[in-house]
Amino acid sequence: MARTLDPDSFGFLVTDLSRLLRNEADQRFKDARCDMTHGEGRVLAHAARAGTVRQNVLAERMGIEAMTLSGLLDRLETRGLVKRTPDPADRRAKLISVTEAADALLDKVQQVSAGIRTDLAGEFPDADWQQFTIMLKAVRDRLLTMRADGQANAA
Amino acid sequence: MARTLDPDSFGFLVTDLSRLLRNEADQRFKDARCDMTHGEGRVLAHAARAGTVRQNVLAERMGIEAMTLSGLLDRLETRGLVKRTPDPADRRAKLISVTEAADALLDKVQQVSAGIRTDLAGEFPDADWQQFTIMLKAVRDRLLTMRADGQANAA
DNA sequence: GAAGGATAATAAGGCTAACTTATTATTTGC
DNA sequence: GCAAATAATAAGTTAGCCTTATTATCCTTC
Repeated sequence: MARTLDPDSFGFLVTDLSRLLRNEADQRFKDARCDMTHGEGRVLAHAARAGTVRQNVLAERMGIEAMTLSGLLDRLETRGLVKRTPDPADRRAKLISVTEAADALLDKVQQVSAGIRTDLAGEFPDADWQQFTIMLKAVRDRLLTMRADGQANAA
Repeated sequence: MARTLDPDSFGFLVTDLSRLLRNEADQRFKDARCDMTHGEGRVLAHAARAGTVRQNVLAERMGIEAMTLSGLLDRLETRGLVKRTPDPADRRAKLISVTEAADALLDKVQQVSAGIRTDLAGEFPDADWQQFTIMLKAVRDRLLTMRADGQANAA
């Protein structure tokens, strides 16, 4: 039985959610004249929180490859939102920091995403939503661990 | 006041989760010699469940554009996993059905995704996981509704 | 019963985000 | 002091999504 794959199974749900959310965010960012892609926003958010980090550390923390980050940083740097400075402790390495020019943008992004979150969360009891985000975080962290383990084994 | 964007906020969590899950799935699919991308798998899953559907209905149900679906179906049809037949009731339309050749693949996909689900869910109490997937579904459906409403208003 | 607008599929083309592999400069460990 | 590891990046690929425009066919309304 069940030789049909359930399109409501976990994996599909997550990708569905991600795509729909991305569309919704695209629309609202456009409406808010906020010129920023998801990848860029994610980098900016992580970098802002980190203060000053090496690229490789940032990439690992974000769970993406160094090269992917490098490309995203190129765009942000061109727009003056991020600065690359040589790491005095290691001449191969560069330190990333967010510039003040990014402040306004960060604010806007925050407003838009808070708006979406409110619209979505409003449908549900507070406790449910809170539990939901806790689980999201836990599952993500579990996957990050699996990823790190896999790479360690492969090496 | 919080001029830094939280990388653990809802939107980022979802995209993180999606990307990490995709990576994990890619790896396991490769290991299982299962030649199938996520988009293709998703189409197959939805089509298999639907039985025989018009493309436009399938696209709407999946929450993607008609053109996106058309491209994915091209690949699946070339591999003989899916059939397009003219709809007798409307000569513009085509009916999609999954062929028997897809059975084995569907099985494999199901096994792999069940494996991932087990590995992830194993970390958490049953009730928590169950509640989690319920919320995932609810939030996705909410986004689908928002999307549909938005398109209706735009028209 | 024809005209005009909607709808189904798709061709064409663009973008983002991710990947891999290979290169260069540098550091570190032996 | 040399070999192996590491940091960033250049180059090139892929998937998945989008939009716009085209063609064929329906449907409605007068």
